[in-house]
Amino acid sequence: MITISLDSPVPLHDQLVSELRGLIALGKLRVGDELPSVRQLAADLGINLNTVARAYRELTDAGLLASGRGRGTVVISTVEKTRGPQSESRQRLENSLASALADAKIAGLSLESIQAIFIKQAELIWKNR
Amino acid sequence: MITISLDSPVPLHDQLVSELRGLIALGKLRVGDELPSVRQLAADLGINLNTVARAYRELTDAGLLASGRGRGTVVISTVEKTRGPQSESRQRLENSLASALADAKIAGLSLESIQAIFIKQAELIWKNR
DNA sequence: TGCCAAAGTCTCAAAGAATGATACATTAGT
DNA sequence: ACTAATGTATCATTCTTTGAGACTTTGGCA
Repeated sequence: MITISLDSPVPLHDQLVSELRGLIALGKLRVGDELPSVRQLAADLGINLNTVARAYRELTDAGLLASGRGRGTVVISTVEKTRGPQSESRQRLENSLASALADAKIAGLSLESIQAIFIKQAELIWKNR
Repeated sequence: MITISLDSPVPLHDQLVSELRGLIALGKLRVGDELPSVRQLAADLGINLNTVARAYRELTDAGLLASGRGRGTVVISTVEKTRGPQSESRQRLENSLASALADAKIAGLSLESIQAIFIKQAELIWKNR
């Protein structure tokens, strides 16, 4: 269900955070769902337990998960605790979209194919439930 | 013209590469344009010359720039030397879009506002020339 | 022609981040 | 009560990034 790449330049815990946010956004993880234990997921992925723990903690700080010793980790929200004015979220989205689009254009993709990919991904995320 | 953030988690040279790709995609940097020297740009941004040199080298490897001792650095292409089958570019775009959209949804943005931002950014990049 | 200033490149050191190994603390169940 | 399973904390190690400085090449100009 979760895949990470050991030779990516992006840190493992960041990859994990992205994957988990993706699963939440897609509705594959719902409020109340239990996540695998840090040891279990670390073993599955072949990485260290601390790396998983760090990802869980970051999402806990964001208000999406709740963790407790002996109790495990659970999804408690699908909407992030706001970390500033909403314009910041907009700004970050503009930046990541601008960066992704610049990469795509330089890679030689046409505007049409890029729009198609955008629509596909947006539907995947907003369709469910 | 170029701005970077010292307290961002993303490395300075990566920020620089993104900024420069953005300028190329936007048409603000055209084939034949000279870039500032590594010392000049480093001084402007208040960072080390090696960091700028690394960004230039990465874009040189990608086929967008050409550098030479004593000669400076020039834009030689606006389309990247392909680093694999085109499906890889598609795949990377899908991933970054999926990640950006997941973040946006979790941040509480509506689908409509996200579409608006996408269209705005896409027009900025594809409008010119 | 020779020199020099300016350009990119290279080498090495320092600082910081990511990852791992291991021990600790808490909970729930038996 | 005990135990197994959970998240947490601490410390060491490795890797990446960033910086400081020397080296090399180029082009212009006296």
